[in-house]
Amino acid sequence: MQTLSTEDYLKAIYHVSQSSSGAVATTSIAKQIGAKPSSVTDMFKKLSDQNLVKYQKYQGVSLTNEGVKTALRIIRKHRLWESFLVSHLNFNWDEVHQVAEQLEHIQSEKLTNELERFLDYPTHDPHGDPIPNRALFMKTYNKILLTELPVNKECVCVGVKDNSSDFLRYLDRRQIGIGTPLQVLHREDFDDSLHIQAGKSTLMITKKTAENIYVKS
Amino acid sequence: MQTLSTEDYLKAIYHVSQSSSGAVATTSIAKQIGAKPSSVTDMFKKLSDQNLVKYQKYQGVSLTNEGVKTALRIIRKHRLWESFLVSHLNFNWDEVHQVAEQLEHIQSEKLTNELERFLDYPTHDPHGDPIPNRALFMKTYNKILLTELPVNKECVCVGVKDNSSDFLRYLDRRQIGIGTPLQVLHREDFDDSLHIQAGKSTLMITKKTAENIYVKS
DNA sequence: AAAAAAATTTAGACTTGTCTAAATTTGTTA
DNA sequence: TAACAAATTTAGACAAGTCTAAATTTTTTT
Ligand SMILES: [Mn+2]
Ligand SMILES: [Mn+2]
Ligand SMILES: [Mn+2]
Ligand SMILES: [Mn+2]
Repeated sequence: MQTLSTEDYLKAIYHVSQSSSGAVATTSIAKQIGAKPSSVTDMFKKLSDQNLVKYQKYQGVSLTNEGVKTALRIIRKHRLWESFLVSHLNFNWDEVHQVAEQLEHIQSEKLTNELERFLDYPTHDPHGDPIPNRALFMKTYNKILLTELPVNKECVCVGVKDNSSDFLRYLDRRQIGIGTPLQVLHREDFDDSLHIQAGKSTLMITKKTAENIYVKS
Repeated sequence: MQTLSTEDYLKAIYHVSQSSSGAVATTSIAKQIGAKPSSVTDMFKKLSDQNLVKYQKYQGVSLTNEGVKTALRIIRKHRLWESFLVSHLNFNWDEVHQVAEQLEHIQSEKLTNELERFLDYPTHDPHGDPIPNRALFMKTYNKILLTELPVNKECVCVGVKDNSSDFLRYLDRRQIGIGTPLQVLHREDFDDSLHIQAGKSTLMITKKTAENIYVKS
């Protein structure tokens, strides 16, 4: 049985390990969690004692099988709750993270599984991230960044890389969301900006925006 | 902003103060919380420093106005979540307490108020206890214990005093729940047992059972 | 390969919440 | 009312999680 804090660390280690190869460094977790590196070292030792991570001094950590499972159980709850907040409690997709960060720690298998049933077994959360099912298996599809999409190819927005409120509200204003049909009309060589068709309107977005939008064709 | 622990103490103090007059004693809270009296003394001091209780050494505590408000906010969340678990997530009324004990600490006014809206502004939880509204006002009706009901008077079960799983499941087996019409057919002088009409069936219950059932006529 | 920089760990401290054991106060009984 | 019992508080300890400052190791740069 984990504490709130160890759960957040395991989740952070999982996320960092997904977006980079090799062992997870102390400072990367310190940044993610918002703690000092010395605190992270302490926690690495505790997690190592519980066999949730493999830890070698000065060499970072990697999750054990049990560590991965524990992380995925938290992520499953986080994403189910996010889905619930958006689908039934009138939350916007930029408001859910802070609350889900708390709800993900509620301990009750029955609660999690009944919530999943109530939501009709969603496969993705409001940000397009896959929700692990009861067996902790995630359905992932081939998504690419909008920057990698060939000109004129039709596609659909299926996710975002940056989950910040700022970015999500910016997309709201541009009327881009999960499911919005997108098409690159023209790529400007000078500054890599894109002219795109988004739903029924055409607009211009910067490279920085495009590399935070996942699409599927 | 309170911690999980201080919130549980405030709630416990509120409940004990409701069911007895005068200041709340250290041991009564120790029993309720499941902690040692010395721990309770420590917490009384902390709560006193925050002006949530009035505390005099050896004389127990009483909640300040701010303390009452904080307690009611937790109770509001606890009962709303209990209602949600029963009405939408297939929980039985004897299973909700342990989970609500966790959910009551989630901090998000929007979440609480949207949950209340989603549930269509319920006034009572699955155990018949009143749910404080947004202004922390509770609608209470005149309820009496089944032991106090005159013979042959028709009434309806509106609540339970004992919230233990054992008692609630016992009531399930007897097909007595919130809303069940009840009537005392005969009071046995010898052992104070009652012959009652419960819905369509007649059955016998002990005094102990009767004094844990609230009814309204 | 040595020096400098960056990353990481250790040492020691603090907070919150808890405990046991001992001391103190209050209440009750003879 | 003096002795005893019960309730309460104090003193001192511990675990979890965090921090700062100093020491150590690794990595990068000259
Ligand atoms: Mn969290
Ligand atoms: Mn998400
Ligand atoms: Mn609680
Ligand atoms: Mn209840």
